[in-house]
Amino acid sequence: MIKDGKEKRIFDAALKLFTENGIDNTSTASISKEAGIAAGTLYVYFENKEDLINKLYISLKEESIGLICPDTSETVLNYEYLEKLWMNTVEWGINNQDKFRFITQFQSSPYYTEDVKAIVDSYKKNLIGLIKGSIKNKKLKNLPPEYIFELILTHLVYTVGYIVQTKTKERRRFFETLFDAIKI
Amino acid sequence: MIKDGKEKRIFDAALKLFTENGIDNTSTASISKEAGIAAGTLYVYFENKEDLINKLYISLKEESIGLICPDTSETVLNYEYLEKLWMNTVEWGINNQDKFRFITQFQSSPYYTEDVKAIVDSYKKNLIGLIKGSIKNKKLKNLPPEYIFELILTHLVYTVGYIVQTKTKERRRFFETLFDAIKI
Amino acid sequence: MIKDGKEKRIFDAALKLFTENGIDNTSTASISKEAGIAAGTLYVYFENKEDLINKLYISLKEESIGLICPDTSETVLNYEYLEKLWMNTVEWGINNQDKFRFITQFQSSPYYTEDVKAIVDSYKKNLIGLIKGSIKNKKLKNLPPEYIFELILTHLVYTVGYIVQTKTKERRRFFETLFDAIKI
Amino acid sequence: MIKDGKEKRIFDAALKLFTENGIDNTSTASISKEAGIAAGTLYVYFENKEDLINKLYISLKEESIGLICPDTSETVLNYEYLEKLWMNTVEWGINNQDKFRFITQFQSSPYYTEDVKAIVDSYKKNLIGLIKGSIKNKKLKNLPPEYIFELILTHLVYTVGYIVQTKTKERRRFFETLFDAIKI
DNA sequence: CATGAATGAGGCTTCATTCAT
DNA sequence: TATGAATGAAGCCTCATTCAT
Repeated sequence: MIKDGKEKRIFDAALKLFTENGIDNTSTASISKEAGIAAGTLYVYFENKEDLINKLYISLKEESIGLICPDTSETVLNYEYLEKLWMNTVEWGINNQDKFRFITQFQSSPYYTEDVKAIVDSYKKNLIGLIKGSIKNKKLKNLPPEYIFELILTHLVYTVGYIVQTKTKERRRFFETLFDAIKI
Repeated sequence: MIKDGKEKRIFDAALKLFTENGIDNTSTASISKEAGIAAGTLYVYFENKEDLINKLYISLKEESIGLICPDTSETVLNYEYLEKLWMNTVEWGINNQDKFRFITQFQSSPYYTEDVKAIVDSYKKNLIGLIKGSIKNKKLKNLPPEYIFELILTHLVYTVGYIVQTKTKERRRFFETLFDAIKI
Repeated sequence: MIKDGKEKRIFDAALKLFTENGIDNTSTASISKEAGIAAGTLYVYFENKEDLINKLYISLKEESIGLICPDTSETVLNYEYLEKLWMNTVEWGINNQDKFRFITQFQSSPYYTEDVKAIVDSYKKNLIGLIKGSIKNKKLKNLPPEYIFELILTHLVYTVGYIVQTKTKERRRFFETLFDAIKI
Repeated sequence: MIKDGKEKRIFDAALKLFTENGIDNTSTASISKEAGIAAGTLYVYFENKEDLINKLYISLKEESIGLICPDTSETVLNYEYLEKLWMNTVEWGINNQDKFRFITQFQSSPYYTEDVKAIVDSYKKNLIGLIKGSIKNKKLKNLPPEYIFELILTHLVYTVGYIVQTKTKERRRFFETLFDAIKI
């Protein structure tokens, strides 16, 4: 879905201000101003503020989850493959801190409704499938696949936050805490 | 710090409404109403809305972190001891979901300032000390103690969320994912 | 229902501006200003603009319809009695033109919903009862009582408008057109 | 004045939406949409919203008043002739309820300015002339001709409303209330 | 301490109108 | 003629906070 110039500018402005000041402390007027458009123009592209928030979340979630939940021909989540996915996502997270922070903020806000969850749920399928395969093959612990899935995501988010904060170069040993947690 | 009746009722009302509707979608008027007091009375007990939010967070963080970061004479975080702390905290979280959810919401909001972090940081000392000891004793991986500390907390929050959502009776095997992640 | 000073001032201001500029061309801000209160104070007394509009209409309708639909021990609507009611109402209308005009405006606006009609309908009972009695007694034409009722009201509104516009002193002969229309 | 296709579609759309939602709750954008044209195209045919409203009113008033105020060689308004005009107008009103309702709405709105009144006044001449003649001939009461004229119109509007609402088949006896009101 | 009416700044959104295409 | 994205003024309403009682 290629964004027209103005829609993208609104997304960029919203993301910047949401992470700086919080979603609810960001006025639509300030978003418009930051995007360099008139107040009313925002409503040409989005139904209302909530629509903008939701669409921004969905678009970022799409972007981020595409890295950790790829279309793949692999059937098993071994150390090397998961590490590759994980590293890609961590690097992306480090280079897109505000996107990461917005996702976190959104998910613990009242905007995170069942409707939005349902839309985003579909993105998970690939990785969940891999996890199921790996459990069958005795590569991963026999835990609910959704538990493992969310554990991976949570661990990712947390680790990115830690790396950003401490500016550490460490990667592999952080990944190992994840893999040790779930491997058999 | 024993709370007088009215201050407690304000806390309870705020917690309920904050988790239901989000902090910024909760008016001080609605908190007062839920607490059964007049609008102005809230300002007898708290300087302003932010003061209420902060004090609520600190009080809940105190309560929750006391479970996982106890005063103790132990020096090492072995399987049994960490499991005990973890289980206590998980049970508390399950029985105090809204407190857990508010803490999460607060920590990804703009109210989570350096000032608040500094106050809460002091609570961590006990557990950080134990972690350091365990690393020296080769019981835990040689990772930054703060990384391990936050990993424990994050894993806890996430696991409580999962248990609440799925109503599963499982506990030990979730704990094992944590211990396997950090043990040598 | 005795009005507190501020509620009355809001009613007065709204009535004045509604008849001057139309309901939808009157901002709540201008009403507040005219009433000498702050913008937000209006919402202490009324839920929203529509609530104010409806309550104003109902209160005026109560006032006006009380004149033409009195509590009475009469059982028949003869010339003298109807003339007395009619004259009272006409004089009131002449002295309260804006109230009359607002009622007309309201009734041909989208604010005139079934809910509002239902509330106001109850006021009609007395006069409808008299009309029914008069039809039985062969004093009035055998038409649907509601038709006669609305004919009386419509004729009143129209006549008041005419008198106000032309400043004529004529009364009785206008009344006779009404009575001739409905008498046997 | 034969309307080009698009102007007519705008009139139809406006009439529909004005009667459904009220003039001021109808946006020009919604009119354009309903008419199947672009937002800007409306301004090719009308100077602005008020111009559209006024022209719509004038065109409908022309249409309706033509029925009750015909070009005629008659000189007196006797029972049969007035009944014929009245019946025609009532049937038209029943078949064009929204036109009737719009006219009413317009006339109690701030759009009903002296300018518009002046334009429409000219249409009245024929009927006013007939009324004057009938007064001279002692067929109608010696009242101001304008009073009788407006009484006829008001009675018409009201009766059409009543018929539409109650779906009654009655006609003649309603007409008689009008004729009895004004005849000598 | 407690009250709750009053405030007014500020937020979200609508919409008549324009203009470059 | 016809288009429809863009504008920005203006409207409705909320709400944290104050203060006289």
